Amino acid sequence: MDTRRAARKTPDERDGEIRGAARSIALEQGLVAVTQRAVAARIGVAPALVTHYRSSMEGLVVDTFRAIVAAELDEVRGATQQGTARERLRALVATALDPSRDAVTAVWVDAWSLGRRNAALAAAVREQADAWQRHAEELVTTGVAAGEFADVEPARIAWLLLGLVDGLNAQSVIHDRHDPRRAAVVLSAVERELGVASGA
Amino acid sequence: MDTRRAARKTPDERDGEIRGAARSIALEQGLVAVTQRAVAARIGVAPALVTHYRSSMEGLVVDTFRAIVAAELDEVRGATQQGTARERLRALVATALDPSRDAVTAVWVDAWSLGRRNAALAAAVREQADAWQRHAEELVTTGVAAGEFADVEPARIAWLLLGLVDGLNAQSVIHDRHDPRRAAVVLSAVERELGVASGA
DNA sequence: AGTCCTGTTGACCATGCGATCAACAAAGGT
DNA sequence: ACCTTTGTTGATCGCATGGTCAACAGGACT
Repeated sequence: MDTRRAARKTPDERDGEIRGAARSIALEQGLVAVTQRAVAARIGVAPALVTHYRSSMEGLVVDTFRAIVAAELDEVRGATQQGTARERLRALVATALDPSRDAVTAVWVDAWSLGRRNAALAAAVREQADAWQRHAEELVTTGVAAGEFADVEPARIAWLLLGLVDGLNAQSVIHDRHDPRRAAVVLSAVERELGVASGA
Repeated sequence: MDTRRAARKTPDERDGEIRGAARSIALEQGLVAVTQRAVAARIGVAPALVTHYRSSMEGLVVDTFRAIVAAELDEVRGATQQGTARERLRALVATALDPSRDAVTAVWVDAWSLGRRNAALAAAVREQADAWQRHAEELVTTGVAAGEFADVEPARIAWLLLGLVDGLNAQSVIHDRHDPRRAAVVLSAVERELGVASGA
């Protein structure tokens, strides 16, 4: 137990620390573990200070979810910005199903569960899910425009793709088994819908 | 507040009441709401009595999850026991995605989340997921044997099917939107994999 | 009617949560 | 060197969780 008084920092700095601590706690132990005391302990500060910066813990949880998930989507955007539409699709699936992303999946699952008791979180979940949906739709749309994919309804394919990714990821969090064939299953199904022959 | 003392009942009867209360609470407010006090209040009994019958609350939560989900699978089994393999497949998808099943989906989602902190629950989740997997596999296997489906790997298709159902259901719990096209998306993808022309 | 078994309860305890607020103290400006 | 600002804290509250245990009392049996 460190009884020393914490050094004074600027509000921006402290706020950043709090967000960072919340983020790493969420990734390590789930969104449920993002608690006033846990965050305070991690940055060596009195619990009351967390309340002082974030008037409501619910809000911090929402922000943390949003930060983690938005960062993930940004990563995916980065991984899918070049190549043919089909290559980009494969990159998206590979990134989304990457086992190193388990922590993020767990955050999604917690958010689905917590969202039923935290309206703001539920809204954030919808918002982020929609952002994913838009990204996937765009990818399909450009592929169709480029003639790489059959003339399908992009929204429909995005739905299929994300539903499948979410479902398989959720299962793998519990099963702790990451069969590499998962990606193949997703790709095969999606590519078939897109009228693309499934290859190696 | 009813201050009357609860009537004496036989252990079996009381145990049944407790299980039943836990079950309806889980369906109405989620697995997270299955708490000593909530269960006791619902059957008009002192909280201590719940502990007296179920030494650990974790155990009651696990049993409740298992009961709800197993009942669901039984229902699905009932709905898919006659007709051609393709009809049975369609019945499975229709039942699994039925909006009236939202409560059960919420229970699944809570279990995924809670399972990370409750090892016994995680085991039950795996066990029930495997039971679903087996059922879906059998359905595909018989379809393949009957020549209705292409010669595919049943496990793979079951994987696709259940992943998709889980993912779409989880999303609909948050979005509270039940687009009837969901079933069409699932069927289209699965039937394509099975080499069956997708029809009305 | 009395006895005894056992289902049931109230009174607790320890722990964890979010939140409040007066009081402290570290830095920077004068 | 003093003062003022403000980042920080301790103490505490209210509430909820699971769990324990001695004591109560309903009801069947004698």
